[in-house]
Amino acid sequence: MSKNEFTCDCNQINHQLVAEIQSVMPPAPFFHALAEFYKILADDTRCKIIFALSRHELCVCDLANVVSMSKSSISHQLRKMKDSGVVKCRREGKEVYYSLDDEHVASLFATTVDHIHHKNREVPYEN
Amino acid sequence: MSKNEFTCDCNQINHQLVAEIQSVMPPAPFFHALAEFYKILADDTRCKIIFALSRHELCVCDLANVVSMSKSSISHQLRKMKDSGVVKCRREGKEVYYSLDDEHVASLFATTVDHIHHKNREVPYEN
DNA sequence: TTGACAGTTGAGTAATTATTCAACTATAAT
DNA sequence: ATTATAGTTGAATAATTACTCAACTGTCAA
Repeated sequence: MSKNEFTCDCNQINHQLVAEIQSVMPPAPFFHALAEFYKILADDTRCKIIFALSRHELCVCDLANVVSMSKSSISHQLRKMKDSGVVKCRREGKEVYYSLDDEHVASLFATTVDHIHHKNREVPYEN
Repeated sequence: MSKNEFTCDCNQINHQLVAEIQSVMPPAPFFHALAEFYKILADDTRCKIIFALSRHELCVCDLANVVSMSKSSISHQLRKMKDSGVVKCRREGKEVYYSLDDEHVASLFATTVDHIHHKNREVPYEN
C-alpha cells in the first residue's frame, strides 16, 4: 500500500513532508476559484479595459475607441468581467456606462501595474 | 477625417475623454507583459504549485504527489514558471528541488489567497 | 410607427494551452 | 559498463477562448 496512494513512480518520496503540505492545502475548488480570478486579468484587452476604467467611467463605444477594438469584442469582454464582479454598468439613454466594481481587483491591478512598470524599463512609459 | 480614425461607428463618441485616456494609456507591449504575468497565475495546477512551494522547497516527485498530477505535467508547468521567473531550482543528486523566486509574486499570491478565502466562505477551508 | 443607433448575443473560427505519452538526458549505485 | 531512477522534452490531442460576423434588443427622435 505504501506506493499505490501516490501519483508518481518515485522511490524517494518524502512521505512526511508530502503529507504535511497536503494537510494545509485548501481543497481543489478553492484553487479553481483562485485561478478563475486571475484568468479575468490574464488578457491584454481586459487589462486595457481595467486600466481605462480606472481613470474614468466609459460607455462601450468610447471603450472600443480607447482600446481600438470592435464594439462586439468589448461587449463580450465586459460581459465576462461583469459576471465575475470586476465591473458594473448603468444605462443612460441609448448608452451603457461601465465602471470598476471591485476595490480589491483595482488595488491589486494597480500594484501589479507598478511592478511591471518598474520591471519593464525596456518598455518606456511615462504616466 | 473625424470618424475614420475611430474604431466603431458610433456618433456619440466623447472625443475629448477618449483622447485624454488614450494619452495616459501605456503602450500595447506593456499590457501584454501585464497579461502574461497574470497568465502564470491563471491555472489551477500552477496555483497549487505556488501554494505548496510557499510552504517548502520541493522536488518534482514530491510536488507531483502533493498536487496529484504526473511528473511530466508538473515538469512542464515548472518549466513555464521558471521561464517567467516565478520559481527557481537546484539539483541535488538525481533530484531537482524547486522553490519560489519572486517575492512580489509570492506576496501578491498570498494577498489574493486571503481575498478569495474570505470571499469564498462556501468553500470551507481552515488553515 | 418608423428609422436610426448603442449595445448584446450566439454561432463559427482560429489560436492558445494543459495534459498525456513515449522517448530522451542526467545522476547514482552495483 | 550496466542498470535503475528523477526529471525533461516534443509531438499529439482535447479543451478553452478571443474575435468576427450577422442578427437581434432596447432606446430615442421624427
